[in-house]
Amino acid sequence: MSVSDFEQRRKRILELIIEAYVASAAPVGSEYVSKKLRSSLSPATIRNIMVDLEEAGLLEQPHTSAGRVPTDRGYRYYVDAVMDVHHLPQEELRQMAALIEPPELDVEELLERSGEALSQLTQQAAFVVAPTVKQSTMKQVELVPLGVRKILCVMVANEEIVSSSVVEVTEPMTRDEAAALARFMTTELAGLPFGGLLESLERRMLAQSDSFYHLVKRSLDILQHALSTEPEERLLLEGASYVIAQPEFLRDPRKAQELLRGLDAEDVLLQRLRQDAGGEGVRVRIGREVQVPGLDECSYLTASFAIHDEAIGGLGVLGPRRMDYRRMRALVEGMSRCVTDVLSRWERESS
Amino acid sequence: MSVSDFEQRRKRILELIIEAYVASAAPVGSEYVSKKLRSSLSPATIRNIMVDLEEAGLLEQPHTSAGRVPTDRGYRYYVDAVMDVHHLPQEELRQMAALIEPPELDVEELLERSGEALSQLTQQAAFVVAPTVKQSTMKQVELVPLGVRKILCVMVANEEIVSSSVVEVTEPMTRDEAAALARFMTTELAGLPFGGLLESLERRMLAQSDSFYHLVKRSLDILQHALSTEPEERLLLEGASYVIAQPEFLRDPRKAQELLRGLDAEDVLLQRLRQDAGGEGVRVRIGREVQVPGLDECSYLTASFAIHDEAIGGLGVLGPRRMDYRRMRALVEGMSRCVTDVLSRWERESS
DNA sequence: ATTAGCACTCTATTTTACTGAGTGCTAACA
DNA sequence: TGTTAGCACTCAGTAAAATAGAGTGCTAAT
Repeated sequence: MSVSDFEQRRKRILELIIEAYVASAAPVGSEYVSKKLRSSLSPATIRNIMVDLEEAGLLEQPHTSAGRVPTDRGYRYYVDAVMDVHHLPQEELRQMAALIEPPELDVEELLERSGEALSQLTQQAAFVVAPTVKQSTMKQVELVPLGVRKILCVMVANEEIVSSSVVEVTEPMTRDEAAALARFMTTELAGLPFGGLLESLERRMLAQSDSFYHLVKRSLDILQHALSTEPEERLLLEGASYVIAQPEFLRDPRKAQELLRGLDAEDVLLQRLRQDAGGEGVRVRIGREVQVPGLDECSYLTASFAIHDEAIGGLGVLGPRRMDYRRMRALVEGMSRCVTDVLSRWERESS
Repeated sequence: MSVSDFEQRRKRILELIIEAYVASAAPVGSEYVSKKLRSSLSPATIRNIMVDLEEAGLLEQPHTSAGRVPTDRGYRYYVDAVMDVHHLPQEELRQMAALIEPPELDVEELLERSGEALSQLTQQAAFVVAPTVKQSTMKQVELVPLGVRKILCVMVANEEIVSSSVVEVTEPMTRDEAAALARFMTTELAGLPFGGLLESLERRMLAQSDSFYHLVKRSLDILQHALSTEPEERLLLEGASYVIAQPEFLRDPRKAQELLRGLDAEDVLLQRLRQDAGGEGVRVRIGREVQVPGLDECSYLTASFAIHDEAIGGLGVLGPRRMDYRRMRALVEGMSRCVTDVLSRWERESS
């Protein structure tokens, strides 16, 4: 028997064990696997292979006389090298898009709906890392005087992402002054990424004491406040109850509590998710790879959604390590496609 | 012994039982109560009174040979007629205000921080029913053309509450047209409650086919879309893990799951909370009174916060029925005061 | 009206025994 | 050399039985 055949067989058996364990939440024994293979191999042989897989760190035994359970590394190997990639058929994608598209052009609601739908479809917790202007590029500024010394600063990143915040200024400003200043800011700053806005203005202020000094100073004042109010990113989280309902958590209330703690600390979770939510395709984090306190018994999958081929946010699914990665992958990928499609359709229709 | 003395004694004993149960989460026996009363009454006497209280529906026994546990009605009676009302001292209120006041004038963040602080202080779940323009009165409209047929519609309710949404219009609009229309809308609609805005415009359109017909029609178009995008209210929820950590839920994972389900269905919860979050003072809902599926083993307290003496939102605490209502009442009241104070201080400072 | 005394009830805990799934190992086999 | 039957062994999970003890309700005395 060739080495490749040998490897094939190990993969097949790992696959069977993982799929059975995902379905049943109970350790998987050699007899079950043997039967599934239509008796092409006896339980004893399976056991030998299982020992191999265990030594390779892909499986483990909860106790001496139990079946096997996948380890983090086992799942990882399964995800990377064993499971076949499944894509949702066009038809389902269309249904999904219809499900999540809100009656009005409203990114916020589109994302909320995506989260809800994803959570429903996967029966897991779903999350959306929603974009804010800060990741994006400045396009336009508007200033609206509200009270005596309050102005509303509206910053437009693109047609879909708008930020508005109330800023208090030291000296009152007339409507016309505000309009002029806004025009100045727009011409000066349009095209620049939000990240470098303040630095750019500061540099300008130092460099030349020109006739615009006053305008630059005022712009800087306002932007500083407006940007400090703006969050980096927002996290929408939906369907934690699905995860709690999984047997691993029902059996052990402490784990349930830990899970909730982890999800409650949104900042930490968000911090971690943004690292993965940017790139191409679907990323998978398994168990300890998650690296978030309280969530080390969980896994998540992320994918990004984009406008103009540029990723502006991410979405995904979070659940127990024991999840159907194949299906989850397909659904997360599908949903990210859907959101991207709807966004770009909006873009197209309105131009 | 007078009837009043009799009643006093019953109250005292109910109080002791509830307070002991709140602290220990275990049924309370007659001996414990007797000891707490410095042996002014023997356990046997206490038992007689306990039978009374049980017949009155204020206590119940988990089983024949256990101590007593308060019923919903028992807690209700305690809250309404037994416990003394406690107010936070000025000093603590000041500390609280310092804790929640964000570095920038930003209602959103003020409310988020209030929720977090309240959750921390009470070690329960905390919620904030955040205001949106829809509850309020129109003050000003601005229209900013974005794309070809997209305009940003900014509606100001007061200096703190601003709504902005992207609206798609059928015919393109120049900057000047937009400015004119916004001016028209502001003069026409300022002072009207958002609720009646559309009706008011519709009436006007029917009544007179004046020279403004076109402007009215355009206003209506835009407002319809802008308002439909705007949510009625938003719910911030913080610290669910504190509640899950309570022994009643740790002991029984099913109850934990039910709880999570209830909290996950934000719409239902929000719907219920807004009913209570408007009025004066602190409201308490206990157990089945909560009337939200999945949360019938919980209680919540709400209070409102206001600008210009008008309630614009609510906040409160949600936890197991077995909670320290006295302390919770004081903290919820204090937090609502704090938020109201900070808001009105902002108002004052900027005028 | 209050209380001491006591039998009684019922949960929770511990103990013990038992079952059975699944393993690892050995020896035989192809 | 890979595969397999056979078998002793391990160990979680369950059930049954015994025990402890907290707390009650009732009665009769004060």
